[in-house]
Amino acid sequence: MRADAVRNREAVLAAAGRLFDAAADPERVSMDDIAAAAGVGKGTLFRRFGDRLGLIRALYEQRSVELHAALATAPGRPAAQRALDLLEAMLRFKLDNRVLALALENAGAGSPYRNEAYDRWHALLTGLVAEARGPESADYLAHVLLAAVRSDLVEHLRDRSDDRWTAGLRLLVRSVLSPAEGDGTTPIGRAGPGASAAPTASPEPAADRPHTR
Amino acid sequence: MRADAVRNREAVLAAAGRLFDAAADPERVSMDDIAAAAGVGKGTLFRRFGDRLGLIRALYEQRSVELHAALATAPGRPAAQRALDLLEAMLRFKLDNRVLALALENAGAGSPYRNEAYDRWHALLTGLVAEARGPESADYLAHVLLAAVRSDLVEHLRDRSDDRWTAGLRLLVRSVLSPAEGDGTTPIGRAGPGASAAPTASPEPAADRPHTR
DNA sequence: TAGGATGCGGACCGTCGGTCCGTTTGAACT
DNA sequence: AGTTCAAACGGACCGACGGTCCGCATCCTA
Repeated sequence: MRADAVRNREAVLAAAGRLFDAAADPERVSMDDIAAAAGVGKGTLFRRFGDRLGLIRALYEQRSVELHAALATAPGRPAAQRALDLLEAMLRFKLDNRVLALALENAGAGSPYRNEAYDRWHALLTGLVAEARGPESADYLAHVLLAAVRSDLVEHLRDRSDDRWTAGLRLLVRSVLSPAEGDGTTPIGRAGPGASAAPTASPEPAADRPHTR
Repeated sequence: MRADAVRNREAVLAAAGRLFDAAADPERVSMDDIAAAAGVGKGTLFRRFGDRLGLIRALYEQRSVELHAALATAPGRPAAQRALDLLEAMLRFKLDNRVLALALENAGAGSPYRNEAYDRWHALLTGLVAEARGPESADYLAHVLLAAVRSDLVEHLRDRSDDRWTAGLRLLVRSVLSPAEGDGTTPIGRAGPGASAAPTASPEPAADRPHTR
């Protein structure tokens, strides 16, 4: 890569980072804005990053180095603890990089799920869920745990105190990552043994009639 | 409202419905498309519905009548069961109205949460969560449950069998809506003393301290 | 230092959501 | 029926955006 190309790449990433940090809404940061702020032609942006999503992804990768550290703290700890660490790290990242994270989740052709990074986190979490509570529906539960720290939800609950966030996350992870009880066909109402507040079962499944598709 | 206005309103909703049902991606249905398909000027669209979001909302309201039925099935059943019913109804709705649901969740100024309908569901679910497991973090857990059936997640897992969906949802609701155990301060890894499966209960109210805002 | 490849910039394009305004139409009143 | 006017209509128009194109400048190699 030519020297000026490297220089410009840096300039663009820096400018984009600044603009996203300052913006209230990712959609208010246009490619023209970024080009102008970087002191670079628009063509250069697209030549280097392909399209808007490419630029956002590059910026995300650059900033998420710290996030990957959470992955490294692996060894002997219980799966549930590791899952909680991971989710808390993601939460913190999304609080610190609000607009960028929002941009990434919205920019992908409509879906946050068409994203290599997501797949990595999801695979990791799926493993932890399976380890903690068994393989049944582990992948779906992993999706749900990740959805619990989706950018726009974080944004929606932004003014919450850290304590409240941590408490909610902790409760969630503890609930979901407790080993499965029962056989999956028991009506939901009954919780574990000794649950006093649990409503006594009043069957009526009515749940799974095959719905139209 | 004038007669022609009524007629046109219907025509627009019908056309929009058809177009969204046929489209693969909500963004591929433009306001011009809808106006043309309805045999109506563009100005009419905007005069009647304000903006794109308004039109989508109107269409959503029209189609979600059935959904509200799920709300009516209230009385004596356990909270967890009612929550599951609600989530399954939402899932079914989003499978049947894929593109429209996606449109609604994306169209809101960036956020699916800036939406009156969402608030209603969330309030209802929060109540159920509190009833089933206590008030602690109930509102956050309700958000998470709703996130478990978000349109784009549903879209991502679209090819799943109905059985798998139901199983996952059931497991999730059962986990999250079991009465709270533990005291919320114990590190997750350690379940109760010697508890390998179900942690022993140990209340701890301490639920809703006034959080910072 | 000459040549070719790489990169650059910004005018340009198609599309989209939304606005404007001259024209038409429905209906209330005589 | 005729008069009147608020309401509604429609489509040309606008500004903004993401993305493309291509003549020109810049860097690297021999």
